[in-house]
Amino acid sequence: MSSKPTAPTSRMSAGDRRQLVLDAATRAFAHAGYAGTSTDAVAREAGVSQPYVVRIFGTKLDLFLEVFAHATGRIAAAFQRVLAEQPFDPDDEADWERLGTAYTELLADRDFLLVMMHGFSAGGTDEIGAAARAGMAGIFDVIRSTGCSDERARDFIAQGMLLNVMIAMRAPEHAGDSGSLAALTTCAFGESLARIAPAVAPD
Amino acid sequence: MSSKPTAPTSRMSAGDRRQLVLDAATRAFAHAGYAGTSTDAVAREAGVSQPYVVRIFGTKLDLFLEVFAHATGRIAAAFQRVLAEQPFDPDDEADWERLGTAYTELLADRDFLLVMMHGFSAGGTDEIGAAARAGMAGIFDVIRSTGCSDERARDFIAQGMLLNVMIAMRAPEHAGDSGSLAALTTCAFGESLARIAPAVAPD
DNA sequence: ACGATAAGTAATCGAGTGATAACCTGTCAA
DNA sequence: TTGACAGGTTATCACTCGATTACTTATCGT
Repeated sequence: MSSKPTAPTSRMSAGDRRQLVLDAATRAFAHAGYAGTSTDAVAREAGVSQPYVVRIFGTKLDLFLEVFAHATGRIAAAFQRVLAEQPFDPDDEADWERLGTAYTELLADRDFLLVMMHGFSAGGTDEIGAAARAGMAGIFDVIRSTGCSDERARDFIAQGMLLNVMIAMRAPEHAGDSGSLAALTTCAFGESLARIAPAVAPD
Repeated sequence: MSSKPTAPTSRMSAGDRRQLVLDAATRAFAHAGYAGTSTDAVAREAGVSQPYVVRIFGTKLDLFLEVFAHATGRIAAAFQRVLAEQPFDPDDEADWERLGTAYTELLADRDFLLVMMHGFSAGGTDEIGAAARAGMAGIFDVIRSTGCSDERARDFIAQGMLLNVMIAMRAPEHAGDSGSLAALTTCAFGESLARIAPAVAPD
């Protein structure tokens, strides 16, 4: 949880402030999930008062849904960007490697992945569950738009889910604690592990 | 959340009552996670008073840790049982199929999977994170004990994580809502989808 | 200059929350 | 039969939560 970047807290346009609170909420929810994060924690992270957070977004649930949709949207957009950059051949392993790298690059912003993960887990709450299914379906569709088989897309997403889980349980930071955890970590993250090291070190 | 099976709530030995509360806690935590579940909700599910739940387990956190450890233990044990039943050849796809089926059979007890999932997501809480890493490492070790490569074990676990996520977001119940979600669901669960249908229908 | 609108806060509320303390009561050994 | 311990509950506390209300003040068009 980084410290709030707003030192003087001057007046701000509604749109700017909204975005600032949204970013703060992403950090806060990433840390402790929907149920585990208070609107006051979001407010403190954003450097505003708690009632103001509620007023901007109406409800804690509405705020989370917006944060979650933004997170999954970013994942899908990152994939789409890679696919647009150059032609993608679903039978070329190197192309899949590129796509996987796009995902691990998002690991630098662990918060988006963590928010996504928390949204998935909180699927027991109806509205969050609906958002989660929509987000997952959207990502699946982006992958499938390469023309690959459903199974191939499924496998790719499954690897992503494992990465999410590993990140959520802070495996990279604690890989040294257990030999088998270290093996799984290096094996899951591959060469990307070094890249996320800076995001991993202090916490 | 099934209704409590204890109608008359007669006296019971400490051990029996403890187990009963533990089972109730599994159902409760499966539904809303660690932060989202109150000790009172557990108590109501178990048919006892809230202070008694606290007294048996000391702390809500201690209770969750025990529930979580039990859940991951069951997963690992289920795999181990399959491996012990008959010799396992890591190069034989049919054997992996058997192992995968062992996992989807656990889907009938969605609660264990959901608890595991929630524990992973709650890794931000230090003690839960440590338990989550230990649980994951344990499962990884069981898979690796087949003599397969780390990559093969990783892929197998990744598929499991996808199933967890799909279950958590109630994808099987809502597969009809979206074509791509249906595709991903049938593709992820395969023929096991029919088997979990009974556990899926009413909720 | 000024007044209206928009940005933001302080105060507060009612409903949970996890935990503690004090108390009650079946059951069983002697 | 009785008394003591184990299995349980009721009452309550200090606190946190999301949300509402009413208030303040910066900013900007005229």
